[in-house]
Amino acid sequence: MSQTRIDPRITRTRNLIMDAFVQLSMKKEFKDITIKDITDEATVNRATFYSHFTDKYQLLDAVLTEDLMTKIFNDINLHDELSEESIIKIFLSITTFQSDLSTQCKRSYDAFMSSIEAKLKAQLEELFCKHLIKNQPQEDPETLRIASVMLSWGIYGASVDWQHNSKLTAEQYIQKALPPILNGMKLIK
Amino acid sequence: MSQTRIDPRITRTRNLIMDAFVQLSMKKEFKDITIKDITDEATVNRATFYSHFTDKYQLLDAVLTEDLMTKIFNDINLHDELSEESIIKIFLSITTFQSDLSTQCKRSYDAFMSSIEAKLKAQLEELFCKHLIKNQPQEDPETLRIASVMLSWGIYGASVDWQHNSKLTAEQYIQKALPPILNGMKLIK
DNA sequence: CATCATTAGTTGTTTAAGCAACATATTCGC
DNA sequence: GCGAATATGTTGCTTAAACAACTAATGATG
Repeated sequence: MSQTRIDPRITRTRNLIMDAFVQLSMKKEFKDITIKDITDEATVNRATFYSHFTDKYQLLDAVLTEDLMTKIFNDINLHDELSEESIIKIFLSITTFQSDLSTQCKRSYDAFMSSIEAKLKAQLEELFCKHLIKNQPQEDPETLRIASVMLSWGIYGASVDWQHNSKLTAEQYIQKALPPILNGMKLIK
Repeated sequence: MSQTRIDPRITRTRNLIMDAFVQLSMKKEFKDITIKDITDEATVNRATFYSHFTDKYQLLDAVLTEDLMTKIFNDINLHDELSEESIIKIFLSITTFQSDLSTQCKRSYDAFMSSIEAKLKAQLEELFCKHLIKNQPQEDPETLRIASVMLSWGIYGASVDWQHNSKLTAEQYIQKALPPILNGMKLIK
């Protein structure tokens, strides 16, 4: 993975800062969290913060991609097959991720939902694309990429719809949503 | 407390090393734990270990005094009065400490029990002495110190006796042991 | 017993983090 | 609005930790 060995001090303080930020996010709103708050919580010098992140927005960015979103995809990347089961897993991961976010963090994070959405979809797209290319190497790559785009938007859209409009449980919802997804993937096959 | 501000890096890596050692103690015997095991677990460079401790014996020493024993005395030092209640608390703390040690650590720690015993008694003595001097400043200090020695040995001896010879619970045992202790302190008053 | 391997310490050099001081920039109370 | 306090970046210097390379010691294996 990482070709050039990373100094353990770097990952350590980076994690300290990110963990401190996650902790503070549970207590305060994003706008009320200062750099000093973060570095105090992390027991790291304030100047050191700036050798890792330019500002707290970039930190939020890193936390979202590295810390929270990897939790979603860690389970899934292991499975080589994009089975019905893994689709279900992905959907449930997204919904729990979203509810985690709303309980763990304070209000002001609504402002970042669009950024989070974009990141999530990008990750989903990459995941789908990787699997499609692996299973259908003869197919035109651009075709597969476009299919991945639609699948990622579709499944994410479903999670948003579930959150806002549905009375079903997430498990029930995904059962109803499965056919179009699987058919969509079949079309490509 | 600490007059000269301590570099946070020092306490951080020191804690990393000590925590790693405690973790390993639950899995391995002391004799089987290498410096490399410790530093790997702590994600600290092996050379760094030696700028904190000369060897693993000194580390064990530090862990026992700073890490484990402070847990015992933290609750108690808050109370200014050496009441019946706090005596009971001390006794129960000692017994739970001893059983924690035997469950958390592997066999080979028997070899260090004498050292642990000495440390515990020294701490107890200091605790008693501090309280006696505070409450009876007119009394000869050496008299109070000797009383502290006897109290610490007595109460520790009781815990050893409880462990080996008694069928009572620790709570029942200390109830029976209380009169001599309290009388001993009264003699001084 | 010799050999190979692992561990224990040590040392010199490089790098990341701590620290203090500084110049903006925001925010807050009046 | 204005001044004081607080937050934000930045910089030069110091120190702790990482790293690599080495010797010595302990230990296992044939």
